[in-house]
Amino acid sequence: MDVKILCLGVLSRGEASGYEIKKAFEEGPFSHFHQASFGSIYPALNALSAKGMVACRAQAQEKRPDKKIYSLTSKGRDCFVDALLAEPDPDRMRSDFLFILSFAQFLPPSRVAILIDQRIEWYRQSLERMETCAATNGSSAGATFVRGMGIAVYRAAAEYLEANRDRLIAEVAEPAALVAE
Amino acid sequence: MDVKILCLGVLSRGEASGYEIKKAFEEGPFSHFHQASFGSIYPALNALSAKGMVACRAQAQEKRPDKKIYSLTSKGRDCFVDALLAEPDPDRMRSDFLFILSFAQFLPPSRVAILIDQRIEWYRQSLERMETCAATNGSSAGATFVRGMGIAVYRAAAEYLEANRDRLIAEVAEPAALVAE
DNA sequence: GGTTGCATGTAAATGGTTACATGATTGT
DNA sequence: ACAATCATGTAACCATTTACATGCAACC
Repeated sequence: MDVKILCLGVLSRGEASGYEIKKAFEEGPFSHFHQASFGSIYPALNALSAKGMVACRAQAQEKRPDKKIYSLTSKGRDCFVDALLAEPDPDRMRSDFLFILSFAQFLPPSRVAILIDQRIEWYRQSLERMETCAATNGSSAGATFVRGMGIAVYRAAAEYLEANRDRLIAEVAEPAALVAE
Repeated sequence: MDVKILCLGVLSRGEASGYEIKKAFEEGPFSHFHQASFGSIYPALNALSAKGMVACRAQAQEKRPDKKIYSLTSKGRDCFVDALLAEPDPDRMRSDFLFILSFAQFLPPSRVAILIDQRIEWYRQSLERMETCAATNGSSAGATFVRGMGIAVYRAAAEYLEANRDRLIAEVAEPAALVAE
């Protein structure tokens, strides 16, 4: 599942410029499970355009480059649905946070505290934004389902960190106590 | 945080061959949040060896290539701890599963059911392995903490999918019903 | 006066995967 | 007979990120 398909997905929700597609991966609903930069989006849109998957209309703007607004063609929609029917690649996550915490015994306890507190704060902020969006926005059934799953998972993660934070810090601070008793 | 640091992390838990390091990323505790292939591990070990971060000892084997067993040097350990103290890169997840499900309305309901059921099964199997490991294994405080977080998150995900599966399938099957009422 | 946001695009560098090469052993 | 496990390593290929190039407007 490459950037071209991701772009088709964003465009299936309505026409957009390359800049706006980028924002969908940066702040929007996809930001939590896919990402794409300008360097991959602009070439992808050109390729899709060449293949007739998207139509492009230039909107003139004062003192800014013309905004190129892309929209799905019917061919593009067919191709997108085909891609959705393919077997999904397995999820892949890379988390320096979890890797580092696996070795908490090599870190000063204060550092462990900071890492966990920052992460809890990040989850809290993400949850707030997602819950606001859930209350406000009339999204598709699929998008609502996925957002709900994200909320459930982030909430579990934040609660786990809050519940176990102090215990880990104590264990890292006093490794001898556990061995002795 | 590149493959070299990941290798140092595996080696901090005890000496290992390239092949065994690969297994740690395939099946072991890191498999859920980092991955690395032979094509990246073997060159990384050679580079680490050249820099004096790891020591290599060849173990002769009958009718197999010599096993090269690597172990951390004190320089390697220092370098690893330094890397752990650096600011972690933000987590990045890529999930075709969630992307596809965001567009559930484009899929036949039976396909949505299969995707969700497969995923529930995957979580159940992962949870079983992780819980067995938690009961059996005497790990470090950090590793135990991270494993516990994984269990909490996967359990929340599986429960969400079970609780909301039928509703999503119904909504995808009867989109008109929601608009009408 | 410096940063952020808008707006597009290219080229180089990165970092990694996939496939290949080799080969014996064990299980189905 | 065929696949999988053990065991190392290289090279070609890939997708994507990063940095660069350009430039105005608004905000602090």
